[in-house]
Amino acid sequence: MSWRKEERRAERGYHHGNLKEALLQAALGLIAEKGAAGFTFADAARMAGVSAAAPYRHFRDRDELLSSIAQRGFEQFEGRLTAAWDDGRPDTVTAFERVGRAYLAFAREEPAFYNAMFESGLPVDANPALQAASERAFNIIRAAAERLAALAPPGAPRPPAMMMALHIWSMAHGVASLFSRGDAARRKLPMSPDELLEAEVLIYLRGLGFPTDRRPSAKSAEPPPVPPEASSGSSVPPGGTPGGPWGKAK
Amino acid sequence: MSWRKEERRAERGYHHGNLKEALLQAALGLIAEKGAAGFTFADAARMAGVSAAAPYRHFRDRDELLSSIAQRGFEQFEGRLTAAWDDGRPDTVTAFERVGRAYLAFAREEPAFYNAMFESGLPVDANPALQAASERAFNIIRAAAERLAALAPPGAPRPPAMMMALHIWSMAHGVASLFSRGDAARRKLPMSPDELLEAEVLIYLRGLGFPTDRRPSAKSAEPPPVPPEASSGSSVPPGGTPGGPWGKAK
DNA sequence: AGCTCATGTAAAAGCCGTTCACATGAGCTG
DNA sequence: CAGCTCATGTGAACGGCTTTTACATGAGCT
Repeated sequence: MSWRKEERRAERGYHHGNLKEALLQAALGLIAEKGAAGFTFADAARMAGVSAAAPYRHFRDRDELLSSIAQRGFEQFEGRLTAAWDDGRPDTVTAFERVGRAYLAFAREEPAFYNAMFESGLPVDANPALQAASERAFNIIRAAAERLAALAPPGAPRPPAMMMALHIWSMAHGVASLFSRGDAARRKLPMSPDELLEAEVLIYLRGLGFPTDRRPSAKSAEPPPVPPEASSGSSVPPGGTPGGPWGKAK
Repeated sequence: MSWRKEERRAERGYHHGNLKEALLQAALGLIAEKGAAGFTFADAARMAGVSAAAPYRHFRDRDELLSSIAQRGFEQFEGRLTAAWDDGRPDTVTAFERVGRAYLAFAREEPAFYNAMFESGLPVDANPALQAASERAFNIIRAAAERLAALAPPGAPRPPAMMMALHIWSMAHGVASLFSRGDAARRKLPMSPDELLEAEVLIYLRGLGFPTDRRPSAKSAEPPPVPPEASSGSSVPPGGTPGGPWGKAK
């Protein structure tokens, strides 16, 4: 039966027993280290303890391995965004910002996935499954934006949810890509990438007319997760929390 | 003299005569076609009509060629941004948006440069010259943000210019990277990347309290018209966008 | 005319991706 | 249990790429 197989193969043997998974894990590690461009099919095989030809029993070629990783990445990504959105609880704005932070957290904590997904140069739309997975992930942001758009203050024109979603996505990706990873992360920033993105989103939402100051009196039951100084009593002039969304900037 | 050399070498001869430049041009074409990852040192040599070893007389290795291209790219980029900024004429907001469009135009029109600069995985901060060139380009955005920040409406807290610059950069890079190039450009968008970025920046600026509204009617968080700028005097430039920043969204 | 050095070439080593013929052995069948 | 079969792994080989090394060429100077 299969569990006995696992035991034996885990040690050694002609047949690996779980090569496909081992290769994916090895590749994930290598990509995290050296980037998708630097990752080598042969290296992954070596790491799994098999010959260089063995991987071809499980992947048509190097690109298919990369695509598999991207696919998994989009699925995990979707899961993380879904959890962060939490169907808009406790309030739409808070949940929305949580999604932004989840985006960055994913890019930071799963650099290999993020790399394969967005920076490997994979032809995403050439692979229907991959494209679908990508779309499912984006749809979380889209759905969140739709809920947010529905809250547009009376009198103000309601922004198209799709546009909002694209804007948020571009901000998150821009921050992740420029400041949150790799060498670029070493740029001297006046604030952390997380704070940078949070401020950016807050300012953007304010530009759309949304109330973004989350005081207890507002609809949020949640204390501001990041700024410690924001807990002080505040007389908020129309247009900002004390110090604004950039309270921490130097 | 040298012009005779040019003439002769352009035809044929043991010595190429201008190999370094020819290699750079060849690489530029190859990168535009197949991306920085797909670009091959040997291919560039072949395209220049020399042996595979010849490029090593002009570049330490493949990475140095890539760095050279990135370096040039940053210089051209800086030039374009500088021209677009035009020292803030005719007014700061208009010029600021022009910089955003110039950013996208560069990414679109010079995909090879953009690729080498931002998507090749080059260790930018390992190369001082490259890092300096990158910083000079960013400083254009920074300077523009500084001018803009100085216009902060009275009453509203003045946003840190550095933060604004980073925000704008992340938006521009996000849009360029996700929607403006390669396969991702084929995503069905409700508007062009240029319009997307323009709306994004406008909404952002409005969130900071800047008067970005170019139509006479209502808006959400806009304070009274801002004092005229020092030289131009026009805070509401012509070329209005009816329907708000997303007037063109479908 | 002759020297010299930058610039080119050919050849070779080492790595990678990929293919192919062949080996192994896990699980089924009788 | 004997034997079959097919998924899975191996080794060898091909071509391509990067990089190094010894050698060739000829442009410009003296």
